[in-house]
Amino acid sequence: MYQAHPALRQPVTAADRVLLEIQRAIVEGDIAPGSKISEPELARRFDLSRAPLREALARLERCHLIERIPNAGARVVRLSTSGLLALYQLRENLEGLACKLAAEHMTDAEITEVRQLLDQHLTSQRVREGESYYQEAGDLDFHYRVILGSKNSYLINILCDELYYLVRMYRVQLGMNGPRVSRAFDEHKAIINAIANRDGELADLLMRRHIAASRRNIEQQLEQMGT
Amino acid sequence: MYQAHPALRQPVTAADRVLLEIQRAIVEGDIAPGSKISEPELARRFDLSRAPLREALARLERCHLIERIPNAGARVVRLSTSGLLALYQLRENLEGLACKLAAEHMTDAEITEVRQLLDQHLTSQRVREGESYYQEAGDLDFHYRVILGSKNSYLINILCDELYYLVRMYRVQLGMNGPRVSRAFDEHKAIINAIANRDGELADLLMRRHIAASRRNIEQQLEQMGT
DNA sequence: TAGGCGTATATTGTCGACAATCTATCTCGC
DNA sequence: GCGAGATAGATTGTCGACAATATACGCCTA
Repeated sequence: MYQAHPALRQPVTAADRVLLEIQRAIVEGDIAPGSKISEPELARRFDLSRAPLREALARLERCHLIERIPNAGARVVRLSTSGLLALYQLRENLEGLACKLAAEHMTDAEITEVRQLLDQHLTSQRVREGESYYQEAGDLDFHYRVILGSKNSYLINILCDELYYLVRMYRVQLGMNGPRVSRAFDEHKAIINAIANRDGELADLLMRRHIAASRRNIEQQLEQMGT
Repeated sequence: MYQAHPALRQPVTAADRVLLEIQRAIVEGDIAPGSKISEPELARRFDLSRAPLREALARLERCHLIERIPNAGARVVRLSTSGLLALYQLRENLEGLACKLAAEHMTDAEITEVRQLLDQHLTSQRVREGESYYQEAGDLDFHYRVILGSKNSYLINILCDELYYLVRMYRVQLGMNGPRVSRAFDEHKAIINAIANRDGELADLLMRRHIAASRRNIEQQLEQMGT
């Protein structure tokens, strides 16, 4: 029987559910960056025992949303310029690779779906003009789809399970809105076109540039906030 | 205070220790690929409760040595050609990137250390001629050092914590010995030279080729075994 | 008054038992 | 005889309590 990829498997256990809740809370800033994680407190707050909670914390550490020190507890990760640089350095390479592989392995049907997704984005973007294009989450996200299209399970695991939420945290907490919104959309269009043309080299290049531009954008916002 | 990277942090908790033991057992084949993991059995075998054992299993899943299905248990990963291809596709990119970054960020002292390490390998290799060059593990490993030299914590985490053991499992269980041994050594030399010359682009290229060659080598062995 | 030390408190790590879920076997019906 | 359903067994997920460790406070000394 086919086993769905962990990233898109729906939660079945209590640990799964509380993981999703805490993940959302951290990504959206409900639990402040740098704040200490108290196991007893969270256990009370979500009304379960510490066993499934610790399971969830282990997975949160895996996706870099918290940092644990043995016998000393866990803290929510802090956002920093150096962290962002390191993260985006990786993304440029990995998502570039994902594009290259997607150009080889995505089916025509999957490509069509992504195009429909982009059209959908365009609509909702025009309707709510000021709203951030980046807010779309989960498998509505363009990047998400392309990554899955690479069909490389290790790559998918790293990007969708381990780095994805931290990327979203940077996006959300630094409020990704502004002039880049419409340009990012055009870049997405160009990337899926390259994939549709089975031009992996170009898709790779375009994605790297796209992410580099996105990085510079967030970087600016960080500098403005920092000073 | 300085916090050592998780990868080289020494085990302090019971879960840490049993993790290392099971990791070794799986990598070296003492626990057969594809075999079912029984929590009660392992708990008895290592003389501890299921709580720290499950913690260890969570981390084993993280480094792709076991696969878990909720409410249904865990199995040791199986080695396959497709899995190897996917894994090495990633490694080519990631370790290439690591080389590029290492050329930028490694200190002269660190480069000297790696060179001494290679000389050491040469000695022990010539002494025990038939023995596999690849058997060296942990921070004795050339790749390990270069990756740490990239100074990118996310990259280090992925390569040293999450993919490293699976790579070793392929190496060990397919018995990496043969004519490639001495050639791999020369390739390592060329890579550290490029890094010493601060030629990131060349180091990247050489590492990609090195891993591609290594992949083809293992691939051949897999085919021979499979047929 | 500042700094180091020892105790008190709180938190994390570990344990054994119970509940929920899945797997395998047996029985029954077609 | 073969397949579907029910039941028994085993395994995983969860719970509450205990032990080991780290943090915080107060005290003593220089």
